[in-house]
Amino acid sequence: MSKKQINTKVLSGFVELLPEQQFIFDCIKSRVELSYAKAGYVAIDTPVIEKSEVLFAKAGGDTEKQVYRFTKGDNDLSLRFDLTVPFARYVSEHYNDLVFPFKRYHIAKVYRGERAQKGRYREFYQADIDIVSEDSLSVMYDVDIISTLAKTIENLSNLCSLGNFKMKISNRKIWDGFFEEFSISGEQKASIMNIIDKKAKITAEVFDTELSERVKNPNVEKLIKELFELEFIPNVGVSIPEKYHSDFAFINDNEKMKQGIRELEVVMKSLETISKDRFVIDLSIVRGLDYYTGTVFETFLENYPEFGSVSSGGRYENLCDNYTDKKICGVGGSIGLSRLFIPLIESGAISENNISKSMIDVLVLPQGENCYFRAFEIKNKILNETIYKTSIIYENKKFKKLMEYANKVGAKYVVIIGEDEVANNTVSVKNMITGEQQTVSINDALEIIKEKV
RNA sequence: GCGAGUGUAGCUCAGUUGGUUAGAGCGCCAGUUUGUGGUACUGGAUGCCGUCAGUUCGAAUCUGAUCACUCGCCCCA
Repeated sequence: MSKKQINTKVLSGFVELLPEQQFIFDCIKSRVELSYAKAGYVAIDTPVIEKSEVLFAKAGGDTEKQVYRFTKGDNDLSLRFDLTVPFARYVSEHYNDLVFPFKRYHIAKVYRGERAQKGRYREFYQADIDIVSEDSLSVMYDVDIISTLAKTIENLSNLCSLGNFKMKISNRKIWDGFFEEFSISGEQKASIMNIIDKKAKITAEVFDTELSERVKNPNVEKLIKELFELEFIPNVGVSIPEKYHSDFAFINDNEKMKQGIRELEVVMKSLETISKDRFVIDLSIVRGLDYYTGTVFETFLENYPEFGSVSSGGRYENLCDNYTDKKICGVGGSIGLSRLFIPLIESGAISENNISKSMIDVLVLPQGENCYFRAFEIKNKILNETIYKTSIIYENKKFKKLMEYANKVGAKYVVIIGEDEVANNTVSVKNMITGEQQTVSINDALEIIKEKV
């Protein structure tokens, strides 16, 4: 008789929220949107599906394994795995219609077919900002990106008590110049960068053994470790401890390293005017292997180190090369909305109280079918003449049930339309928080609602 | 791609060395005189014990396979 029912559980790595949780997430999302827009970024959207050749134009081998890829007819298609690559295509496509420097934000879902785990999803939201321009882009735009993200996270932090956070900043040119100096490139360079990127996560012993295995040159190995000890002082530049002076004599002749150090200086000097301790230099931040060419940064919450980086990005120079002859360079970053907030919302760390708005402000309750028509009119009047979220239910149930419903959806006011109210041309307004109730004319009811919601 | 763990009510889980009608809390439904919610009290429903096979007189419990989920690793533009 009863047929086998299909399992309704959501796919691994995908997320569904209940209405209360979704409401919180949406509040956070629009807060981010507002913050980006306020900083002068404009919204765009791009398709979730792109031609595979577009997405893979710049990608390395490992990237492809993570992408949801399929064919439809003769088309080789893929789901976007980030928002930056589609943005590069977008800029190339609409080059003539855009005004440069172009600052855009994009908050949307992206897809990665990797094994799901804590805080890592297969479908998740990224909240991106990028600035692109033709030919060149002042390093001050790197500052614009980092400071806008910092400001946005700060806003969220106040809203949800995320606590303090630090942004770790570095510049790829320093490492690129360093490796050029010692003719280290290709796979070996990637392998060394990989272990540098992991430095913060592993013990010093593991780092040392891994590093020497990959570098295979005691002198270079020594210099890499020493490089982490250099200090960068705004207005002064790199400060090399006395004992290392002879080791780093080559820096003065290495244009790329010098440039990276200079850029890092400018970035830090600017950010210092915002906060003395929020922004720190950390040369172990290198990020992806081929993508970034200058400033790179990652963000960590002090109260939630297990989340990993919740916001990151950097400078890229050649992202549009495969789509256009124009020389377009850019800098961008994103906040991992899903990684950051889904665990907090699901664990109840962020509740509706923090957000302090309710999903329904006014609920109209007609008692029985005879009252439906009148209630419909009243509901429309409230809807049209106030800014409040107003709803109505048509249920032939005991009044007690209607009240229970109102309670469950968190209505702040209930407007009762029963036989008496219809007969007397009145409504009964009940404040669900205080329990106070009065039977008045519709206009008085509107006044009561406006005063207190 | 690799490794480990877990699948029992809507949810979170308990379930003894294999033993007869399968348990709790929360939630849900109904009531505590039918036009009043949250709190309290009373009562009730709910399960192919993930699926398939095997061992056994007998399996939620043991074995195998399979699927799903979770957590790590790899990787993370």
